[in-house]
Amino acid sequence: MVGKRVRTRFAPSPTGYLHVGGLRTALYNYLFAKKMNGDFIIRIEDTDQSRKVEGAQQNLIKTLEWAGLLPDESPVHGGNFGPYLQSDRLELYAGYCRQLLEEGNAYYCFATSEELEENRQLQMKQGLQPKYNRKWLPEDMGGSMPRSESEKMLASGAPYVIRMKVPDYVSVWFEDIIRGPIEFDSATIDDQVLMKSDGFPTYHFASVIDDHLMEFTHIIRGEEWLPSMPKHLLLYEFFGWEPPKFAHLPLLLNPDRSKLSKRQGDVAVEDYIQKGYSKEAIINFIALLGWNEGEGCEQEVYSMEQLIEKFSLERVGKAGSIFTLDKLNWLEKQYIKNRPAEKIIDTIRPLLQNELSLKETMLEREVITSDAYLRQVIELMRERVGFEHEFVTFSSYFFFEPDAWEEEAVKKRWTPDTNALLSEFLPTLEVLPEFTSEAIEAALKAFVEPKGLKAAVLIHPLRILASGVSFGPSLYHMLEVLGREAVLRRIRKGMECITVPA
RNA sequence: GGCGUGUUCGUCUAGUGGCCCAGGACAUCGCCCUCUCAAGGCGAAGAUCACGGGUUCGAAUCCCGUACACGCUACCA
Repeated sequence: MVGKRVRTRFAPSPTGYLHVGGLRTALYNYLFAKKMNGDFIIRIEDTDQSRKVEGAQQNLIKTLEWAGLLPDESPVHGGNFGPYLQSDRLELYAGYCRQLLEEGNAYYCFATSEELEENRQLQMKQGLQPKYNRKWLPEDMGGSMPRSESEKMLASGAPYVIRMKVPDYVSVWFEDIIRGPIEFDSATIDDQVLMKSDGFPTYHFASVIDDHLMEFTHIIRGEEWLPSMPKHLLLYEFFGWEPPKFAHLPLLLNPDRSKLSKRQGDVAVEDYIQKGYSKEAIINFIALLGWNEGEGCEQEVYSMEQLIEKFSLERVGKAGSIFTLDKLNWLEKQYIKNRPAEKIIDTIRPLLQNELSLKETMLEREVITSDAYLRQVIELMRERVGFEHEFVTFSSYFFFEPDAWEEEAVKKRWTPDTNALLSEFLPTLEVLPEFTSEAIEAALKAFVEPKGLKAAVLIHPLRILASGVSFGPSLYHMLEVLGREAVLRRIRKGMECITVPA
């Protein structure tokens, strides 16, 4: 194993969308491979035809790439170890299955599913472990079925599966990178089906063969696979192959500690993309869910490059972690705070264009969609939004006329004198030589001070009139960005409509 | 039922026999800053390290039990 190029894989089945748990598995595979200067491969496990979903494969790969997990080999990118779609490898599996059959490590089984189910029920009732009763295990392999019977059935064209013959009373042992040594007793292992009656291999069979043929050095997968390790290990032994190293990741959990599932929240990565989370935040967040640098390290924000540099399987935790959004939200803000304005503009502008196609605005379109204008909005708002799309929605007054005035705020900030003060101040704004934040601030203070009033008596009403809401960036900067025309228009309109509380 | 894995503040976690009557981050609360909202600064609260036994001068850390949780127990992956 020393000196071999590291190769890892993410091997989803195309049954739907990418699950956040799947993304984490893929991420850890990717990080480890890149850290070791190795390759990260995507293989599609489509051996269950009934669960196959149209378009799922493309979708999975698209989402992975969105997240920045670019595969070195995959069904769409190709590579030297293909095909990467298991349904294209059926002959391969058949060949290896024949070998097991010939060497006495596998046998035909003609039991019907009703028969098996009945058997299972019976065993459960008796408090036994449900296990195949080896009815079709041939006499020469230690069973009770004459070879001739089996051959007769085969010749008759009866449907069958092929099962592996698990040796009795051996113990199977391996060392998990994350969990250390784990031992199983073969007596508790079922004679696993290797080939289904439709001629497709089961996961267990196909993945072992492919993992070997594709020369993976490390199998990093979810903890749910731990119980099937002995079956896999036995297969490696049958073939005389050296098994790769294994790391079984802890599960991602619902708040009630059950395995993360739909129902208790969104689990598809796409759901989070749609909500507006960025790949940087999602990757960062998910990386930290079960892994940390350790040893008094207090870093929370990691770029993909840093993750690659720092990642190690040994530092992955053993216990499952609950998937809660608080920290993700915080991370998203961290990224927005530091993201270059140009990048934000790229994602915002289409959103704004779309809004503009749906709603009227009294502002000039060329102005409010310009880089210069958007950049100003971004700098004023970047510390106040939780998602990039909020630059457009949360502070929509930069693009559209406010359609209402926050009722509570009006009630709180308006006095019987407010409107009078506003109309007295209005001409000052009209004639300001420069409509800049500094000039507006100076003018407002100069207006208010001789009267013995505080700036707040005008600041708050002006904010509400200009934006419709009681919260937002510095008033002076906001007015400057909005521009004199819009500001005056909004003030006049508000004064007409807002009646003074008696 | 059987097999397997796990268990440190609400959450993510640090901790590998003395530095820990347990550290950080998120969330929460308070104060400061302040034109609001954020951001930022400071601070508070929050974990008898699941429980019970050992081992040891000394245990969150090692051992054994128990409990609980989760996973698997398909011709699904």
